[in-house]
Amino acid sequence: MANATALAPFLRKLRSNTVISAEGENVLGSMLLPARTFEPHHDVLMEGSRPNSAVLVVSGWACRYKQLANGKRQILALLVPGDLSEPFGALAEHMDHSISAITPLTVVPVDVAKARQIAVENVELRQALWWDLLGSQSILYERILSLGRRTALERLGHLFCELYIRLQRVGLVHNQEYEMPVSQIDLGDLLGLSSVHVNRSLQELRLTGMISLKDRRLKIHDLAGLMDASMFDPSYFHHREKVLRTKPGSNHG
Amino acid sequence: MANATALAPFLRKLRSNTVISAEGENVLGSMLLPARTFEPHHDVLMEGSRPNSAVLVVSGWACRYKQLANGKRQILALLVPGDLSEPFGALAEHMDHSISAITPLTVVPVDVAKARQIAVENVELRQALWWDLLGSQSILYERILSLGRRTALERLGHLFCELYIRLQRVGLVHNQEYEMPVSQIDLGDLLGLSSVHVNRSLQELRLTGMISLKDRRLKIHDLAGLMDASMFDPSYFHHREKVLRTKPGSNHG
DNA sequence: CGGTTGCTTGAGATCCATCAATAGGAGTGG
DNA sequence: CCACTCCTATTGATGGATCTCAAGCAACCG
Repeated sequence: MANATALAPFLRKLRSNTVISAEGENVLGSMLLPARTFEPHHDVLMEGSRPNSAVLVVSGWACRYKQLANGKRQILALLVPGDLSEPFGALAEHMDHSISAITPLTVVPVDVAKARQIAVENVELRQALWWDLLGSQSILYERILSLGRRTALERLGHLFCELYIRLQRVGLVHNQEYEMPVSQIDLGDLLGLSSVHVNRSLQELRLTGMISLKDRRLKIHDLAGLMDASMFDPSYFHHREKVLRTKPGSNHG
Repeated sequence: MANATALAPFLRKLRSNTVISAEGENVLGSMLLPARTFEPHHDVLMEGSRPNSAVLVVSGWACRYKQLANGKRQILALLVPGDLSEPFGALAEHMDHSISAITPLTVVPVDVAKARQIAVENVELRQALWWDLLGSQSILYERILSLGRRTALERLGHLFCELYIRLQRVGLVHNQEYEMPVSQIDLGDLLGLSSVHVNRSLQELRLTGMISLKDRRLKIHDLAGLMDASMFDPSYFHHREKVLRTKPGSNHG
């Protein structure tokens, strides 16, 4: 896979907030290694292993997860196209969590030495990478807030709003609709629920008319209403300009 | 307050894993601004505000928190002496959460321009700061795991183990005992529980004999047992050497 | 076609929240 | 020193959100 296509979603995300020059684009391209692919449920990186490269998601979805001794699993974060696992090449000696593929997945490993060098030498890129890192940290904070204080229904609604924004800025939302290839089991592991309860909550959410979800495709009919119901405040993405395009006059309350 | 004392716990934490030269110590000192103090329940930084400096906790405890529209509050992270809110001076334009004092608190604001400069120019400190940042991220991951998949009892036990390690490396654990000045209400907001249930779970935990908690002072009688019961694995702190000193022969299982 | 995976539904159990009331300590002002 | 308030810890009773167990069904696949 050519560097240009591998970099496309990542660049698109960065450019949703910052200007990246053509030179910066080339510099970023120079840290990319040959692409790799993974099947669903296969690990990209395993907890305890010594990683030697970060990964940039090119296509497909992945997740970070941890597992308890009693077998319970918790997904820590979703990785969608354009997400870079370690923006500054800052790797611990041992992974403290695993990364695995949710869908068929293409990633580009990133030369961490190069990534570190870039962060030191290039002001433009350093700032863009910090914005990216701050964004993923904010998402972690919101996940904590959801797990601790939101109901099942609110957690689902909030997640769908979050993904709406994240996917829109890499061009994966069309007509208020996007691919949502996460199984109900994985949704449970992400939101701290059982898959049974995810199932029932999804039905309830569909009944409100705010969303449709069928064949792993999600359509949001009333974004403003969904944001309201799940107490979603998009400001945590730290976008300078409005990425969000809310239909005026949508009914909610 | 002199820079030397202000820096002491932070340096002690960094040195629990890395060598920091005398010169590095001076460089770190150069980013410190005059100390400020806060009373319990008062905000150090408020969500939505434009921060102009990071803060380093010198004495007392603080927390990051978010609040939902319906009034529910979630503590995202505890900040104890030696914790630096933004190790690289990477501040968003607006705070996406608040920071407030739990106890009487002394913090030293950090000149973010200096912090950024240090991170670019000084290899030794850059690496130490990355280790620190990775550590706080790991703690976030564990918090997510607790909130999503651990029971109330396990969450409490895990928290006490985590604090044991964090406080030990800044010298605040003596004789298996440390100050735990977090009210049961705040423990609830931290662990995603009601304060009533925190109260009952604490009683249950005391009944096991593994801990005592009285007058905001926690004593751990059986660290190995507590780690076991709460599925605590200290490797997520990424320490090169064992910070942990477990009494051999303690009974658990 | 048998096996696997994911979705759906029902019934019952459990963990935890909520509501409500009491009590103690710390601070404040008279 | 007392009255008052505020905050926190504690306890009881009740209800609810969510889990677990169990079963059936559809889709996919070698």
